[in-house]
Amino acid sequence: MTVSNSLLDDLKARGLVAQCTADDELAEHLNSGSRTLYCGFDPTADSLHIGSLVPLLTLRRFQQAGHRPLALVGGATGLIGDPSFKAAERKLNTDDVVENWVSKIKTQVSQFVNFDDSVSSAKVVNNLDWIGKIDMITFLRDVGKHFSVNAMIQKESVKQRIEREGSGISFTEFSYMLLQSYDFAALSEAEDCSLQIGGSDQWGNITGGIDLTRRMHRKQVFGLTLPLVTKSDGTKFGKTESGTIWLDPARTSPYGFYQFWINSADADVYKFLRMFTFLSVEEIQAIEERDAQAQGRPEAQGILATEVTRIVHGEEGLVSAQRITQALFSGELNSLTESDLTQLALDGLPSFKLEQSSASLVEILTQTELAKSNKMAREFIKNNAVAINGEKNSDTEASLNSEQALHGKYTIIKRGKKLFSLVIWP
RNA sequence: GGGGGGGUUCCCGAGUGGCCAAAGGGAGCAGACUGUAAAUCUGCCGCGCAAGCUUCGAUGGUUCGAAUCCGUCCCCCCCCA
Repeated sequence: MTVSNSLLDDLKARGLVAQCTADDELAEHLNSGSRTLYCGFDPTADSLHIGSLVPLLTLRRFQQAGHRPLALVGGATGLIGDPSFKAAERKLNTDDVVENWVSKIKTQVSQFVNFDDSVSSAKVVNNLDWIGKIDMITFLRDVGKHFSVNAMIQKESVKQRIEREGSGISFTEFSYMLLQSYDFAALSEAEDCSLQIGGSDQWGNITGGIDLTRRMHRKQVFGLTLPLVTKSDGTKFGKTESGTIWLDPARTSPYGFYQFWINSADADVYKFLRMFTFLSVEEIQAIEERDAQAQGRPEAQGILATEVTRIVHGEEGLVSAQRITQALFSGELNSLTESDLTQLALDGLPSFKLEQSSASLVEILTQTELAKSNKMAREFIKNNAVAINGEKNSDTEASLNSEQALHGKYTIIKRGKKLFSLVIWP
């Protein structure tokens, strides 16, 4: 792999640069050799979610350009909690919980970068390995001394916590910045790391690290932040009515993941293609132009869903997601074989095992959680919003049994335009 | 410590003794239209098939009847010190 001299330009063209330090010098730095960079991921759950995808993919972009990515999992910082732009103090997690999350997130993070023994081979590190060792007096003398509390309380990221009545910030969370700053300084020594990337909310922490590294080790290091992903309609990116979109297939199935992307708004989809896929900006431009010419449904959403699902869930995850999508949205439910249906359940189509061999439609809707009360269930049925194996049914008194089921075993219930549940009869 | 204003159904916000399951807006959901989009229009939006039941910070009263009145308690905001 050769060191690309157009990496920064590409990132900018993709809208992936929110802020960076010493623009020209950073470009020069990246152009003049293979560099080591890092991005931190704190374990706040047993999986990362879609919000961490941009930094993860950006690490990969750097690697593809010939640089060496370090994925830092915050075994230490995860025990403290980053206060940046958080409205309130959070509760501490116990160390065994965090330890468990660390190991899961290490695995997860590893999927996104390559470990190939080359100069740019990735590495996963845990800041507990160095922060855990340092004793308090050393920390206060060697690290703490370089920080001015006067400057720290000026940081935008903690300002509201300091100024607002009723919220406040504990010393613990206030110290977070010192730990993250120390990470950068430590990595600059141990791994010759010279660049930290992160979400734009990390700017304060990153510049803290840059200053500390200069003061402790007289080294110039760089920082770059990625923009917060926004949606044109102003709603929060990465959430749906059914909750957060996780990277772990046990939390969000590849099908659910694929569906998330395919539902992207036209106004966002080309931006998402630039941010979340490795298609070149020229290719994306071409897609946009083609869609603009064509009548009807744009192809961008399908491409986006395909690309991102493949990156996160691999070819197999993609195939299963597409298989379900194809089956459910083509309307050809009756043509599915028994093994197709079995596969759909395994592939992550929401399914529900019934105990009894017949049940009213209302009952089934509530049990499968397609309706949250009997009343709503009847409402949906009356509104003609429910289909059984692809056939609309508006009879609130309808009941189902295993004999009408596909292959005597499965019934696919659809509520609204895109919510499905697979009922499995005993 | 003193004075004032508040806590209403997912959110904002009306309601100050019966007509209140509670105006209006937003969000959400469904239908039509479409492209599993946007915009628009229509309907739903505490639970219950229904009779009815449970809600208006908590709790105890007054009353035939309370979100609305009284007592106590909890929480939030503002001003003065």
